[in-house]
Amino acid sequence: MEAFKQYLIDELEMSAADAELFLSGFDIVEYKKGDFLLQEGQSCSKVRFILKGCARGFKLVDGKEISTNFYFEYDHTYDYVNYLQQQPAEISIQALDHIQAIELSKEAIEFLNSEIIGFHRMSFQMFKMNYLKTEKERQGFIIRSPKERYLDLLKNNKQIISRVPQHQVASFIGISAEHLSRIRREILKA
Amino acid sequence: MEAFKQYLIDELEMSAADAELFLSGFDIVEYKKGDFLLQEGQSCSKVRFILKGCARGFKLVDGKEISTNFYFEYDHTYDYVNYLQQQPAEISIQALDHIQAIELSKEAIEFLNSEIIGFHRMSFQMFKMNYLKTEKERQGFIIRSPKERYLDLLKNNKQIISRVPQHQVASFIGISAEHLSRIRREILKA
DNA sequence: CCCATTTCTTGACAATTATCAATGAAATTC
DNA sequence: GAATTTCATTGATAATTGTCAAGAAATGGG
Repeated sequence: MEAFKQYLIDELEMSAADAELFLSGFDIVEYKKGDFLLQEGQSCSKVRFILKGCARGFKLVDGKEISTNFYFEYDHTYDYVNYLQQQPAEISIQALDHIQAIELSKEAIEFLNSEIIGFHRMSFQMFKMNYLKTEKERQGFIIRSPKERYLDLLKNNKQIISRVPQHQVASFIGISAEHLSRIRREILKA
Repeated sequence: MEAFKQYLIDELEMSAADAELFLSGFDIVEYKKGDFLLQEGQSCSKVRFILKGCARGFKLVDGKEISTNFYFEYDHTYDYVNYLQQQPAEISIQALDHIQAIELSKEAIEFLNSEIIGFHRMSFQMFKMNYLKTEKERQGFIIRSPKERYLDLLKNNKQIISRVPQHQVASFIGISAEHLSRIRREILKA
């Protein structure tokens, strides 16, 4: 919790007082490995900040689970796309680990928005960081080969590789599990 | 100009007065087809709203130009990624048409931010729309086949297909020009 | 500690997609 | 409107990547 507060102050540029206010009064919820934080088709009315653990967002396509997102400490785990549009979620989010998280309802968010001067700024900041990440990844699909995308994760997103099962990483970068395995062999040999 | 004002009011939820204020006092700049609005490596200090015409963002990869973005009326043409981070642009932006645009310096933006109550809200709104589009496209690379990505453009982004040379569309969806040509043939036959 | 399950790797083969080269069509420029 | 240049299509071939099936390795639960 203390570490999360520091994150709010350092990365999201909140004041110490605001961060304090933000954290007071929220319950910590827990999820066991395998639990769903959100199911495809549900409407997504809660925002959760992960304090400990990680999760994956995925979608069922032709009977296969395809990972579209991963969430780690301090990330917020919801289907942004549909939360923002208030439509049923297009992805499911499932705990990969035991997860500790802070849970905020939409109402709580609105409340914070009006009570905490810096809150809107924080949302924007968070949003900006997400946007940059997403745009870079999108461009990665256009510009880079699968192998290069994997090497990029290795360099800039080590967490994903060390904490997520490999076949899920594979779908995240848009290739089959077998192909990723071969890419890894190639890298090791070189 | 009038149409752009209406866009600000309807889509970006500005008040009529704010939209008026926003539009007053900005020069319209023009670019000829082929002109660069931004060059890879430059720092990106201006935001431009296109009033008329369209542009493409691209990157040189192994001597080939790969299109990463397209911009049409009311879009803002800059390299978000690097504008937000204040780093040299990673893409070039070139006029595909004759372009009329409104040009805002970073200072002008800051000024508007402080003077116009609704401006920050507008930025956020614009940002949100961009984010949603980007995230959907990113997921498209994970979930959809090239053919499906093309059909998706056809359905939801007709402008790109009707106003942009086909080989540039091809790189945008991550495939070669020849392959796109074959996909089109397939679709026509079916 | 063992069993069951999940995850990772490998091989053989098939499907997809890229590349190269050539041609014709369309658009631009002078 | 002739000449250039850009753009789109096509075929042949090669490279990349996916699929299916099997087995090995790792992991987790009782």
